[in-house]
Amino acid sequence: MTTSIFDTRHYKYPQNFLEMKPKLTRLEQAIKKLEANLIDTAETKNIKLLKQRLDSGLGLKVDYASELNPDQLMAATTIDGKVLVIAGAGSGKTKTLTYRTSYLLENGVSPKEVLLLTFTRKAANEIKDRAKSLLASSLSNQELSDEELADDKLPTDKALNSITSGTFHSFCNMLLRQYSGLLGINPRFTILDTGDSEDAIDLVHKEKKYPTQTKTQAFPRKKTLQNIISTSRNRRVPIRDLIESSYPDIAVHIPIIEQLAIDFHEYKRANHLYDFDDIISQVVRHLKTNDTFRQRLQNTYRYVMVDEYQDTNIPQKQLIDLICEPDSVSLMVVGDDNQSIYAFRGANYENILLFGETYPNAKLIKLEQNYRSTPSVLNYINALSAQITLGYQKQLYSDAPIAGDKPIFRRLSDETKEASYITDKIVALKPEYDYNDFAVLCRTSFQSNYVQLEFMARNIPFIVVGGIKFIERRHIKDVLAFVKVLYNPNDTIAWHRILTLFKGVGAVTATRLTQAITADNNAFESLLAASFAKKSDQLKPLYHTLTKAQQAETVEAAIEHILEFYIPVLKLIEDNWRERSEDFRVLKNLATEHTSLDSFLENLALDPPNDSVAVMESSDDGQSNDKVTISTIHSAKGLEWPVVFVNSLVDGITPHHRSLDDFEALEEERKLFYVACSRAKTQLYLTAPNYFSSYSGYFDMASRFIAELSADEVTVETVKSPIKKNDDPIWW
DNA sequence: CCCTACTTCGAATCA
DNA sequence: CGAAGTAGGG
Repeated sequence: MTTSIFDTRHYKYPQNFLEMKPKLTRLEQAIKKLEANLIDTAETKNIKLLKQRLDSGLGLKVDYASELNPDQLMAATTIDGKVLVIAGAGSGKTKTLTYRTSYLLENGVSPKEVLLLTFTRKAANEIKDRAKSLLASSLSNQELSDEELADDKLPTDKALNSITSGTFHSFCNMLLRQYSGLLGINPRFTILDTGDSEDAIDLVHKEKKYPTQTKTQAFPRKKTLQNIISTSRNRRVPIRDLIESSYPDIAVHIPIIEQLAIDFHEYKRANHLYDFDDIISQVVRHLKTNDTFRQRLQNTYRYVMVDEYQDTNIPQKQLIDLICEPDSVSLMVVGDDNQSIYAFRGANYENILLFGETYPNAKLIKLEQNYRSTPSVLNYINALSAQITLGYQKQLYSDAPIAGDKPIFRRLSDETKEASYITDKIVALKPEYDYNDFAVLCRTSFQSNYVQLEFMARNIPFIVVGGIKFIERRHIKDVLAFVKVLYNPNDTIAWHRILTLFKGVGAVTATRLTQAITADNNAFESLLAASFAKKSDQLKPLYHTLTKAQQAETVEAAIEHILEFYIPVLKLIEDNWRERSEDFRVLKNLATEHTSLDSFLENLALDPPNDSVAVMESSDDGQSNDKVTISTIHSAKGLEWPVVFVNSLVDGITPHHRSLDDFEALEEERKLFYVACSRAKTQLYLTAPNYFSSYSGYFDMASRFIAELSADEVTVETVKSPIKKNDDPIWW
């Protein structure tokens, strides 16, 4: 029994643990049940099983046995039934999925039967690309010429391209369009991003003129409304319950919000608009009610793989379950319950824990060999992992011969000192490393400010991950609105956006115009109608622009026409229109990659350029690419660096003060810290200022996540006592 | 419909 | 405390 570094009795732990008990018991039972079905590759019968599989696959091109460790091999070669793979941090998860994909194909599975679902398109492409090169390189003994390789003529290339792989959203989007006939829907719909949804909610709210609400409590903002409606759907919690538990102060408005949610939904259906939630939920609805559709999918996708399963929400789980319902459909979900950090956007960590309950015959495989971190770092993150209350048993291990340095915890007098400590370390280590090898991970983006300042002052090149996305910039959204009405003249949200650009046109006129257009069979001509003659100076040019853009040969040309019209408008509304216009170059560049409006719009919605504006610009100007990464912990998931700094380890920031009195929220914070630390390959520095103060309060205790561990795992370089002296009896 | 005074609300982010 | 967004009068 090791003692913790600091006295943890000084921390107030959530009091709602007892209420949680029934839920936790159920989860524990499901975990236990699945643990009983663990395929332990150390057992003799499983060694035999693996050997058998390999012997029967002697003709295979890829040498699976020598490329994979036994657990990875077991995961890659288990092709039937329902399987959960717990893939610890740095355990070669992507590699395993890659090899499994190739193993399936080599075993005669038709690529059309394979469905691979991920959360980002990047992940989907990576697995596909790596499987391609894997199969291609193993074919090299067949003496293929470079040309043949380049021409995509390889049979394996073709095969892999007919695998269905992508994000949940892109898969469902494809289904809605491809099966539109069977489902009785219009395939020509537009996708609303979160901002568009907010606008739409606002619009519906204004149009419906609900009975006047009490003046005592203001009606919530559109952003809050969107959040409530979306959360209600993704967590399948009725609006009433959600508001009563999470937004108690707006409880008076519950009936109106409930009505608004319904009206918003009808509005979207009437105008062929789908928000991100609809794309998945509508497919789930059809799967539940349309037997032909469900059977069609069940017969098509016989081998389903899901990546990052711990991040799935309820509709996503339902989608998977509906497709994989027959025993004959093979399902392998891969994930790490220690890394479920997205509850705030609807992810349901219970999905991965209840897998054994959902599928009573499911098998469990664990990848515990770590290829990323030194034994010392591993030792630390294993200790963190042990603090997580609920989850599958796991112990990461490494073959690395050298233990490496223990993580270091250091407290500094304030945030400036904290930033300069980090900078000093980077300067000291730089001779051995590139800047690319360093990352500073922060709980909130605000926590990176001092670090950025210090880096600037000392000429350390860096990039900040996160921030405003290219696609979210106002002028980009404006231009896209024009493109959207070209594609779907029913896109009332886009119309509204365009029309309110004009002086003297507000919500009212815009709505009237939009109605006139949709009523007139979506003809742009209605812009010229006599009833709007007063605005004709503005509307005529708009009409001509849209008509010209519609006839344009390419997407890029259409955008050119739009810009001709839009840039003068932009000049009137934004002072910095010149800088902003720079972004249009980027937009046009993106457009050249697409031949049709729908593929252009679809791609921007489902696969937006992920970089912040700063990144997109700096990648253009030929600057060196060797930079320190400053990122939020959330954005760092899945990545790794040799040297990682985690800052602001003050109780109230990490864990965040808003999670301190909720058991589940605090557990998620713990997992977040686990994600941060498990990014490190060789050096891990943990830092905290002595205090942090803002509107939200004054915090001066070291993070409980540091305090809970023993000095066996971490070197404490603390200057000041980490804990404020507290002589109160502990039971007070 | 626009502008200003005032209230409100604070984290993280993918599609 | 400060930014962002709302309400309400002009």
